[in-house]
Amino acid sequence: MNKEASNKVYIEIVKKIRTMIVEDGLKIGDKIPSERELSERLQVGRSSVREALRALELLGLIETRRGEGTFLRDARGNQLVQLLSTFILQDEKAKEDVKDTLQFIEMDCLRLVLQRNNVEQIVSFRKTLESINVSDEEFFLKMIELGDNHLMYRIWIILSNFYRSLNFQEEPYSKSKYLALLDALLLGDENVVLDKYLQLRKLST
Amino acid sequence: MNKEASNKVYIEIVKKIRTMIVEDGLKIGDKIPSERELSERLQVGRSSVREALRALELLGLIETRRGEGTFLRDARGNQLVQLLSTFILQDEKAKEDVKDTLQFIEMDCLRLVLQRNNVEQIVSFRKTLESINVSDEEFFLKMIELGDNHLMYRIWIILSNFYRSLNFQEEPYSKSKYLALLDALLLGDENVVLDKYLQLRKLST
DNA sequence: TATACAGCGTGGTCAGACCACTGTCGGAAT
DNA sequence: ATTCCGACAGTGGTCTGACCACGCTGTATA
Repeated sequence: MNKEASNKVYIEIVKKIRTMIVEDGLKIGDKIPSERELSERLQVGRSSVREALRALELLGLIETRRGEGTFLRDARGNQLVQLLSTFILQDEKAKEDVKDTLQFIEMDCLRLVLQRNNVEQIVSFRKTLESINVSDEEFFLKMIELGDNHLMYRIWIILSNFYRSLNFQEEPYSKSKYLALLDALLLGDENVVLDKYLQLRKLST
Repeated sequence: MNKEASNKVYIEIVKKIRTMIVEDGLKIGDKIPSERELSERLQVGRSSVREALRALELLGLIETRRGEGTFLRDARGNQLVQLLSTFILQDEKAKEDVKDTLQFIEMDCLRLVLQRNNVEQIVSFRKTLESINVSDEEFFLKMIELGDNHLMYRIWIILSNFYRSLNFQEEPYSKSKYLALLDALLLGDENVVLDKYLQLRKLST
């Protein structure tokens, strides 16, 4: 009982791998030790190491390449999304939930942008948008960056990948509505911002 | 190239397990076949089966009990939460993000409740709340139920577990503010609802 | 009848083997 | 000297068999 962490070797391995990553200052894209080396360094069987790695892989935190090695990954949409989408989304209601939730999250992001009130960057981004085209994904990634909330970022990434994997109809691209949304953000009125968002998403006139 | 799913046996196993669950109509708490039986039925090595199961376990979708078996799990806060919290939440800013995001989600849930406008259930719940005490968690679980969005439910579960694991100060329990929030919901004015929520969370006077 | 024990099935772990794939390094051909 | 190609070492992917620890259950015993 003294050792709370007695059970689940592979969980311990996951923690040690994390410690290793932090201590060695490994960054995204870096290679982590091979399975055999980890097995030796941690004094556990290779199969246990693999169980830990497979779990991390499914979470999207690492990426394994046969013949090359295992690498830290820029955790975004991944196996987890695919998996959850098949496990969770088994009916049409669930799909609607994804759509609704994604839109709630996007509106929350816009509220965050309003809170931060980083006028300069919004103006800068507006100029960029005038000169070149950006995809819907790029637009909201920018919004989330302006909102400066990493957790919200991760949630949005997952949900938007969910959404795309569900094959809803893809709305046509309309730059003017994005510009209008940015203008509303500069105005600073939440209701106007949300109204512009809903227009963008074709949810109101 | 015809077989897209060629690589990653353990991913295939995960999918097959899911199929098995659906076809056999297994429910939460039910036992799934043993590792050895799965190994035989799917014609793969037991270690591959284990890799798939460990991944599912880390996701919180199953629960393994030594000497008993493997069971479908009521997927709520779990290893995934613990793990992500150590992987992601490495600075104070991240903790603030959790707090902010959780509150955004909760407000979104309240907006959903407003949309559904299920007056009867709100009134019913209000009477319950008058007679007995409910925890903050129970209160918002009810709100999410009224919002009727399972995905939002899952997100909230994860975030609230995150939040609790971060050891923020626990605000005192104040039943009157919960009642006021319910009354606002019955009124149907979003601004009033959100105002009451912020009072509940001590974010405004 | 009530208790204790042995056996069986389960997950947990390890070691070793083999395969497929990748990058490299040196030798051979040009 | 340069280019090309094949052997080789390292890596992940998978399978097998073995043993342990634990929980349950049925039976034999007190």
